[in-house]
Amino acid sequence: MEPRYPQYLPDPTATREEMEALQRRVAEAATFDDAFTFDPTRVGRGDDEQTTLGGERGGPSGPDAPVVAGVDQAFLDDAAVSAVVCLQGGEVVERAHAVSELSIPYIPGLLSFREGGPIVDALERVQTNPDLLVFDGSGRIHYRQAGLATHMGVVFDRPSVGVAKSLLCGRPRESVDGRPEGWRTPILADSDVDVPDGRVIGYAVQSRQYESSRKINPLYVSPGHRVSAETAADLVLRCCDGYKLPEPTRLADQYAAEVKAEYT
DNA sequence: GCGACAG
DNA sequence: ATCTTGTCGC
Repeated sequence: MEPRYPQYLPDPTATREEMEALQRRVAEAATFDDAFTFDPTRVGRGDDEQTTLGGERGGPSGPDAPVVAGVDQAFLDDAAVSAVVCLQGGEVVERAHAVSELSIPYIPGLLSFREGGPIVDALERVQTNPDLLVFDGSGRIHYRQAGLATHMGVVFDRPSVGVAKSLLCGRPRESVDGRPEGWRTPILADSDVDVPDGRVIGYAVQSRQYESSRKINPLYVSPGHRVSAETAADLVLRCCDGYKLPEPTRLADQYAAEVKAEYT
């Protein structure tokens, strides 16, 4: 892959004001509606009954299933290990990684300026052309609607979604505690977000839940680029396979840890 | 000053 | 993110 709009590449040497200004431009360039050509119902392993019963799901003769790339990182002293795992129909078709120097610390709201460059390094080594990019972090659920998933999605002009394990800003429409698997509720913009209060900017998604007692927290899914909040939630659930994290992200996390181990 | 804050 | 074993509950 190659950045299609390098003017949006995150510059770690920029001042805080410049970083925030770029994020506002990224948000303006972003599309929070569905604007892709792949078939969302064919993402993931696709072992759910409605699409398999009729047998219309593309087999050897049908069109290829969409390629979904998961991106995650692991950290060394002064470097980041960025890993990308591409899946097609639940099968790994490619893995790529990069080890990059880190320049700035983690600052809430400016994550893409710390991790964006390293992630671009890894994505540039990917030979496949992913239909969808799944990031570990927020997309539209961000103060300026320009979280990591949105920023990267715009730089590569590729459909993307953000999957965070905790909420950066906004508020769930209702309590998210102890919900059943498959449940979801909208995340509404609050005063911390650059949009009218109450707008849906993402979803809390219960990707996994124990049958009793102990509770698992939901995932916070939001549009990165070219994907709506509703579709982002659908796509992430389709990518889940028995674990809290969707497979693309979970496998990228594993891969990043493997690479890190070799450098330790 | 206080609170809140992805990875 | 990272430092890390056991342990709770089915």
